[in-house]
Amino acid sequence: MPLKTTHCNSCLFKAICDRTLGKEDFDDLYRSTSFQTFRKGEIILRQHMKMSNLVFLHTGIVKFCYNNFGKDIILTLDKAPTLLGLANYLNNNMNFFSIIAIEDCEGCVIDEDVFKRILTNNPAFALKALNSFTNMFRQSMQSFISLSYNQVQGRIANILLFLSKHIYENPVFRLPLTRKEIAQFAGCSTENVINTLRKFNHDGIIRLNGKEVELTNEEELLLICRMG
Amino acid sequence: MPLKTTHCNSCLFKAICDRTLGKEDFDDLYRSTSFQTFRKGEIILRQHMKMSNLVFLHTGIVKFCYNNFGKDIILTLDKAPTLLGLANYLNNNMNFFSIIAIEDCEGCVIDEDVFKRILTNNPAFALKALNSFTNMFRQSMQSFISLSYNQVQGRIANILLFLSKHIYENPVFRLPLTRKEIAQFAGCSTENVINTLRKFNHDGIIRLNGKEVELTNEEELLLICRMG
DNA sequence: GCCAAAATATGAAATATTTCATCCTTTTCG
DNA sequence: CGAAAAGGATGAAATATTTCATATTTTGGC
Repeated sequence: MPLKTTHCNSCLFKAICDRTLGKEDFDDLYRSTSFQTFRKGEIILRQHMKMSNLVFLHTGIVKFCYNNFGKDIILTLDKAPTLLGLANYLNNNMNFFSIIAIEDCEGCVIDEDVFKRILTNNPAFALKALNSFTNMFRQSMQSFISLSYNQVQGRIANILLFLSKHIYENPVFRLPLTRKEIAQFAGCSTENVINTLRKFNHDGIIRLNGKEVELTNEEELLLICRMG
Repeated sequence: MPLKTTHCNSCLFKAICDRTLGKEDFDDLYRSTSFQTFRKGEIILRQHMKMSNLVFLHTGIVKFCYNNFGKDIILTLDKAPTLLGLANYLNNNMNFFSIIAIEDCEGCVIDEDVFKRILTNNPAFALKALNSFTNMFRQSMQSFISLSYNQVQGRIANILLFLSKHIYENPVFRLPLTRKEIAQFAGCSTENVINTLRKFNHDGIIRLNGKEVELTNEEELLLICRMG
């Protein structure tokens, strides 16, 4: 499997492991992983499935989705490099949300038993892994707070800033979500997203062309986040 | 400190520790704890404060509050027995929300350094502690989903069912929150809470008298949760 | 028991949001 | 390539929600 070997030399997950895991533990982990690619739209971990894997994502962006009676909600987004599946793992191995690729992704699938063995024997590694979980939790809380606090334009401003700051680290980017997905993220109707984005564009707060966005007035966006 | 000694013999936290901690570790923890009472409304852990304690709550109910520019949001509620402060602890010791007593509470305050030492040296204990964190996370997710999904009456139905199932384990209970606090939990105006509760009462779904509530038609409440 | 403050209640007007019907544009796929 | 599907856009009507003004009731402290 040449891809895996090539990647492993420069793998961030390996770097983390190197600092906290002994050679024996890492070799154990290494033998149990398999390099995989996921197409845009593919489900990496499926809600309500008993799972036996974690995935260390090397490249790409994913969405955390919760499905309730046929309707989808986006909890948050995450990008590589990141460890996927820890929250589900801690929830008695039952996935409470799905993780879905929103662009083509590459990652290493890690066997759950091996992961558990290392986690149990290696507190330093466990704390490291937990940090990743805490970050996801904090980010989800931010969305939660925005939902409970703001009206729709505040939530959409929040999402734009989130994409700019946390995902692309650039005021100019291409929206990785459709208007419908933004609506699932903001907890509102698709039409409301379309109108609000066009309003922002009209007011000169953003420059919008299809999926291409530029945040031209971040202060104003921040203000909208705070005020409503 | 006679209270502490009395309690310690029957303490659930001790029971958990006994199964996962050696005597030496537990004695360490024991010496560092102090038994405290918290009045209704008292802040047990304060948002944005650097914290150096966790609290094992013996009796009482608390709210998890996030304050944003003077406005409060309730993330979830929890009741004794439970370990408070783990999420904050994992967030680089910075409290990202406050934990406030909504009725008189008793708990043991645990020194953070001692806790950390044990957590690091004892993976089985760490996993146990994590479970508590995961439950809090899952509950917060439920609120999040309800917010993003439902309209106000769905969210209030959700809160009523949450109180009945998870806090009181009884269809009859006394509301521990004011209408204003329910509004902070449901992400809506106080008036909307009042009107919605009265509507539920009028429709015979609940029986309401001041703060006394009886859920007389849980199926209908569940339906409202699902449908919006 | 009394007072002040907080909580609860009520309705009307203003605002926000969804729903629905319709149309245009882009993407996907045989 | 061309048809079908998906995404995006638009405006009007229906609905949900907040805001505000005001009144009543309950609670906590003295």
